[in-house]
Amino acid sequence: MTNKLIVILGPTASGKTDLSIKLAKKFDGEVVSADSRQVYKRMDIGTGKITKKEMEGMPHHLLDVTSPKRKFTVTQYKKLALKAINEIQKKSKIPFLVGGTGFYIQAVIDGIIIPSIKPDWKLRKKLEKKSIQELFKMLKKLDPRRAKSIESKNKRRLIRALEIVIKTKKPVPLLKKNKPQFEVLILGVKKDPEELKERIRKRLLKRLKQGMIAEVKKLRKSGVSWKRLEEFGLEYKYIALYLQNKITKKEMTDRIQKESEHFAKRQMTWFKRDKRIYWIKDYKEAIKVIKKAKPSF
RNA sequence: GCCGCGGUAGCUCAGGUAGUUAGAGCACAGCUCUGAAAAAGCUGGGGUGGUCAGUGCAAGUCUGACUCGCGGCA
Repeated sequence: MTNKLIVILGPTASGKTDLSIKLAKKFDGEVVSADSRQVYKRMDIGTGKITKKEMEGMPHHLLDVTSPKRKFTVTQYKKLALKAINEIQKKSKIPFLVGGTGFYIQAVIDGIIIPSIKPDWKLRKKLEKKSIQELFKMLKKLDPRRAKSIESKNKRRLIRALEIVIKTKKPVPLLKKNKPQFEVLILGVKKDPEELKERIRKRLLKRLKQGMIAEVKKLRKSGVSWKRLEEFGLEYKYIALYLQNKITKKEMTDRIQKESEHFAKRQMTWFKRDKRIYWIKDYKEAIKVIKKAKPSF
């Protein structure tokens, strides 16, 4: 039993999936997806989920674990991912944590401890009615420490903080992390911005050809609400708006392109802070880095 | 050729009766991240106001000429 773990992260359309297959094969590994949208069943084309064929026999975990009608959260992800990683390691194989959802990756590799108060949608709805200023005032009174660090204009975060304070009758605990439980190597796939945009463009065309719009139609038919589809963002959001005749087809593709570019930038902003990441361009560089940084792998 | 409308930030446009450092949305740049994270938010840089002249203490705002674009009539 080892505690080795290789993480492959990077912005959308950077080529993580391809790389992960090659590396998993080479190092006798299994893939654990770290993608907040690929956890949903029947969301395949729009999320760029790897196909059975593309897996080339390499086992994949944390794909299709829940219904798009249900809400899935980091905490659930963390639990399932840790379990999968553990099982892979038990077989003396190397788990490859692959994806672009920084928050999920952080939860797993740094073991951040998230307050164990589950979302109370009734309470949230009630708080939703209040103004941002009112909510901030409330938090300031109930938990001055959290009020100091929180973004005072972010309603969603304010409500979550209040949810914890109200239910536990205690301040939001300081962010804690578990002791590192993995010997981790983090690879970041980097592409220059122009190339990334081009990759997003090509990918979008390909997905449309593959029937991405029909996929969204099907989801709607199976009972996923428009609101929910819009919540998923990017392709799902703008295709849903198009199908409701709220935007034209051209607006739809333009928005998906732009929003994907923005998303990629946001992802990079998140990743940039983590100095443990080895930034690489391709498979060759990845191999070099692994040999040098973690010869034992 | 005549009539009308318009020319303000990279784009689309706001800017009663002329009066402090000209605004918004989008775009662009940077950032945040404690059970929604493809989510939810924050900060910032940008404009010789089509050109020239005139009237005012003061002109994006009024007047004239010119110029470019759009629509209509001939």
